[in-house]
Amino acid sequence: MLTERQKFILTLVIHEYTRTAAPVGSKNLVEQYNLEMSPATVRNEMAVLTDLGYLRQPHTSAGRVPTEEGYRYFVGRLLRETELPDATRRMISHQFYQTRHDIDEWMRLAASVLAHQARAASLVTAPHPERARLKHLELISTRGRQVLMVLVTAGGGIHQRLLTLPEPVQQEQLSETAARVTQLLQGKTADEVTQMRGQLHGLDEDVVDWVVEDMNQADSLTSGEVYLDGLTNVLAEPEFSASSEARRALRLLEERSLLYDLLSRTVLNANIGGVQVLIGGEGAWDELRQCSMVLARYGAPGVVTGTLGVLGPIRMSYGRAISTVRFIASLLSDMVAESLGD
Amino acid sequence: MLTERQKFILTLVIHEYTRTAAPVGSKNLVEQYNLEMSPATVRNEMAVLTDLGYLRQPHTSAGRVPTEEGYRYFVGRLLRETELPDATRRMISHQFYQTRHDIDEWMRLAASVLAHQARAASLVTAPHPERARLKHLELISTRGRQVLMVLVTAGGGIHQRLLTLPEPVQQEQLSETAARVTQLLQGKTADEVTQMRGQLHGLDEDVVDWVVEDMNQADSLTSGEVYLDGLTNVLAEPEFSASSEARRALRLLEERSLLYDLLSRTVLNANIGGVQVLIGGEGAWDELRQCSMVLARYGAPGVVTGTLGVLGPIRMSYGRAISTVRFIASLLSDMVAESLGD
DNA sequence: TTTAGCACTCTCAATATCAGAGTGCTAAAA
DNA sequence: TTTTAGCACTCTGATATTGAGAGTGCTAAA
Repeated sequence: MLTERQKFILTLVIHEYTRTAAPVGSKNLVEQYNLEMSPATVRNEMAVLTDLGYLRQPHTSAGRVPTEEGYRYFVGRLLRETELPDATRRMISHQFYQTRHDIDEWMRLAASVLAHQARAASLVTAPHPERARLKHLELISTRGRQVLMVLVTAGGGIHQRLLTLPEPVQQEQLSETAARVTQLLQGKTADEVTQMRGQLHGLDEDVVDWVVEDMNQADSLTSGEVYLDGLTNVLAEPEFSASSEARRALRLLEERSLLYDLLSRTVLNANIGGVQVLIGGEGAWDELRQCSMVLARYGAPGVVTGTLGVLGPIRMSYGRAISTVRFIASLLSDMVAESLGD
Repeated sequence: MLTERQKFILTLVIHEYTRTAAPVGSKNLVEQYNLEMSPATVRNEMAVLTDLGYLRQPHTSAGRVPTEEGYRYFVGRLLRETELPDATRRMISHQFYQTRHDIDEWMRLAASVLAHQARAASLVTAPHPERARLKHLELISTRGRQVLMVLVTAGGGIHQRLLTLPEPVQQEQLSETAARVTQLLQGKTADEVTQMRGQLHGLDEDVVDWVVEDMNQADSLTSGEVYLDGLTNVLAEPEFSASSEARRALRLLEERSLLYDLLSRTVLNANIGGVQVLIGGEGAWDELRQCSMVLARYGAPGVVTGTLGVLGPIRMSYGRAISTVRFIASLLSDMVAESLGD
């Protein structure tokens, strides 16, 4: 158990290190923050914190740097959660409500705001149904045997696909089929639809097959866009000027399969509203050894959910990141809820 | 006018420099390529090329580095266009034809293949109608007064938007309205639609207004996604290890407004099938001073077109980049043509 | 016209030096 | 018992020095 003063000093060291990215020494700390104690006292406390594994010295006779353990303690126990300033929140909300009601646009905006506010790279995944349920189906003749199938799922997801029919079909007949199938399958999941095949035949049957295929695809986690922004923010950080570390981290964001793996293993079991903090890859992701992520889910629990978060250097400002992520997540949840109808 | 030998040496210098990223000296060149002449001869020729502005010396008594002018000469006159190996082309085609017929998926795949083949960052913009023409309109009730409007334009573009009506309307009535409006406006551009307002009233009128708004948005160049890939490829290049240069270049790709400006000023007046090469920003784009881009348009001329290309260091392999860009552009053109019906 | 020879230049890596910042310990002060 | 002043010691990072290596341009011979 740390004394109050030790907690205080740990906080200060972390704060100072986030600011300067350089090991922080006792004398410096006392001067910077006008502490009421001598550097020697600070040194003693620092020695204790070092023994406990919360700080470490890059070399004998250098200042102290927070360890990952130190950050975890800080984030878990010392960081008092703050909210974004009222003005900022209003400004951000305003931007969202000004946007056309277009999911795509929301995602982009969310990524952009996250990146700016947290001054880090940001990622946002589109809201994703727990199990896609059909809301509406449309078949649109393009030319000859080509047909564009547009599938709307509950929650507002849209999936399109170009089909080639065995023989040309009039638009009118296509519309009828679409209407019939919509009627029949509305509100059903892919699995439920699969069970009620056999009662169908001809064009309808083929269409239903395609619908199932599309909905299964929609169900798979790896579908859908990931919106990134602010990648250059993380490149600007001094610890990434060596660039090879930066590459590894950015590759994680670029390589969708890696990213999905990460998201599915961490954030999927989190609650809506809860913010998860991943410090230094938590030993599991080598690419993130130099990075931290702050992640949250948003959406309507059990219906559609998405993930969003930021990625920055370990010495990122967790306070700012967490409050931003939390706010944007709740904002997006509201937007989604509203678009579902309320 | 250069002698054949000078052209040959320029080519070799460029080749060697792309390979090693270090200034290339006469002796080294002779050894590497088993030239039938002495280093002194090569030195003399290099001196001529330097006088002509095609090579330069970073410092007295260092090897030679190609200037931008040198690259331009090379790309314009010396580079004999090659095609990707047959096997590679078949493999890539195969990947495309295996994909669901989903524009989104194609774009992603194109970006990915470009990045891999050219070993550079890639960008692909979705095909964009010269002037969007309405193909189909759908109105889908979500709940209460919320209505999802789905608008399909000729060329397969899909735009969605969430509307709030003044009062609840039944799905049935919405479908009727949608069908009516589709009937009326099919094949029309936003401008043409605007001219025929006044003949309408009630819900129809509102819907038409929204359609016009959406189609105008679709017309504006800045709409639509830009697909990026392989950003980490360019970070891996030694000239960007200093990272601040890399940041500037990547910012161009991230900041959509900058990117659109670039694309609109360069590639929009290019022909389909033509590949444009931008070397060192051509003096106009400061962010690209250290970079080159190889760009092309694809699509059906006069109907829908998109842009794609790669971004790499100035010393990228232009041969590989150009042949890849050309191939993918023609492939995407085929895909688009096919999806338009043929 | 080409090439061998040579003096000269410039970079880059390795090495040495040194001020500055920080530490831990001890002993005195509170 | 806790805090602090003092001090010897350590390590880094900036700066300067040096020397090998690579490359050049020029001249004169082939």
